[in-house]
Amino acid sequence: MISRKNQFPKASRVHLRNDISFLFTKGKSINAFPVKAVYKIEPPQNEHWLRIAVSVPKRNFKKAVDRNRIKRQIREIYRLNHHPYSAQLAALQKGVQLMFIFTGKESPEYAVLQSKIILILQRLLVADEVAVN
RNA sequence: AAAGCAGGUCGUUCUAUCGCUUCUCAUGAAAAUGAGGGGAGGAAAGUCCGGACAACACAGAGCGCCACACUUCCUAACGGGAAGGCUUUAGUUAAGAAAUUGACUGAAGACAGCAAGUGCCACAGAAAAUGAACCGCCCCGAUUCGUUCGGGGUAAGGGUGAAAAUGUGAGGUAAGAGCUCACGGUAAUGUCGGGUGACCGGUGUUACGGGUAAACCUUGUGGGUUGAAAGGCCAUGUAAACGGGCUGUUGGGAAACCAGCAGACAGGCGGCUCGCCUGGUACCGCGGGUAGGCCGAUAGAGGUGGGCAGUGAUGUUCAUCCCAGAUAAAUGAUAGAACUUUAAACUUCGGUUUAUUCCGGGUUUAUCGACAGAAUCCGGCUUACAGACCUGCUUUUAUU
RNA sequence: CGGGGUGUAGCGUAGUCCGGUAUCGCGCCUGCUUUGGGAGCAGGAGGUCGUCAGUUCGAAUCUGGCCACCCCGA
Repeated sequence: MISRKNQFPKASRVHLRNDISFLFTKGKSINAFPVKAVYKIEPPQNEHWLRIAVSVPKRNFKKAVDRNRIKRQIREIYRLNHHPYSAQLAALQKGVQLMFIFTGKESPEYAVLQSKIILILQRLLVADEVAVN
């Protein structure tokens, strides 16, 4: 099984331009400062139940080094913690596109960021089950 | 040894676990899995210059516009670099009555032309450039005669200003003045010698005309425009592009037809003019762009180490190496060591002192590790940067 | 990745081309007026002209380097 290992290949990322603009225009959002998430339900893409993207606005972080660092941290936290949630989505046979947007203005602590990402994933599942009804 | 200045090099390392990306090989129908190799910088940054590359006529003319500006050299090219020249300037010193000139050690220079034309130079001042008369000085005349007024001469002195009409000394004069002379300064020009050249040295003649060209401008040189979102290809499905077809005319032909040329005006075309190229409508055939994928796109004005040429930038030659290629965008996360910075405590360590006084070493604990992330690729420039090391010069201290 | 623009008093602006005095409105302060406030009238304060250099006698203005902000092109 792919999901038993902590892998994060390109197929489980949102990378098409149209998908991303569609997320911004039609997606629903979950807010957990300093991270905001935009998501959309989609048909499952062969065993990649959750597909994500990460964004850090240039307006708040002028230096590319800082932006890259935050994006790497978010991806790392997602890689290590997403399994229980994607397993539940697999049980429901539902696919989800998800985009994390960092809205804070200062570089975050790793532990704080981790708790917020997990919170968003938990809330996503609840909202997703509502959407099923 | 310490401090300062200039130049150069480096700019954390290792281990474990879990990941990302790319290449090669193996297995596999494929998805994928396994093994092995590679994976940010000196500035990758700012986007300030110059090229390569691509399309448009593989790019044309003139004007306009823009950039550059001592010389020679380097280079693919440059607004970059090297060597040199000149000017300005700081300090020391020598000559001279002085102006000024020379020598040594540094520093700076967007360094063609204001002696081609035009413009501008506030306030102050008489006057800011067609050569100037406020005070003062001198001469003449008048007079109310120890005064005042008028006419004229005068740029030596005063005062103003950022800047006042070539500086110093002497002669000369009613008083003065390059009016004359001597020595200087600057500029133009002739000539001799040196240098590839900028320029330098000698010598003759003439002139003395303030500053400003990062004011308009003049002279010389260079620049076609647009940028990888350039440009090319693929699959899906289709245009105003392309071909046939239109009109006029010329040639051949009896004709059908064949071949050539042209078409008002419009468009390509960008600031203008010329020039070049393309085009009637309908219809038929053939066939776009966008979103997606691939190429462009990673072996190069390449790196490393020597030899040779050159004062140097650099060139040349030999050996050797292959060293990122992502695309909502990889190069990371966690833990533990080491190294490094700073501080504190301890120390039966070494030297030193009146003194656990100071210096050095060792151990432990805490702490610091900068600036910053490739996006077509190179050469520069500019800016940011904790700290470490090397070389040269200067100063101070110690020793011999 | 490429291109363009702006920065002047607490706020919004003029002046920049063609160098010499920094302007206007709102706001602020003081006084008058009013029983008091508002409005009105009179007077006043407040400026590293984003920043660092250069050219010039003199720079908001000209030239160059940085900084910040905004906009455009798929």
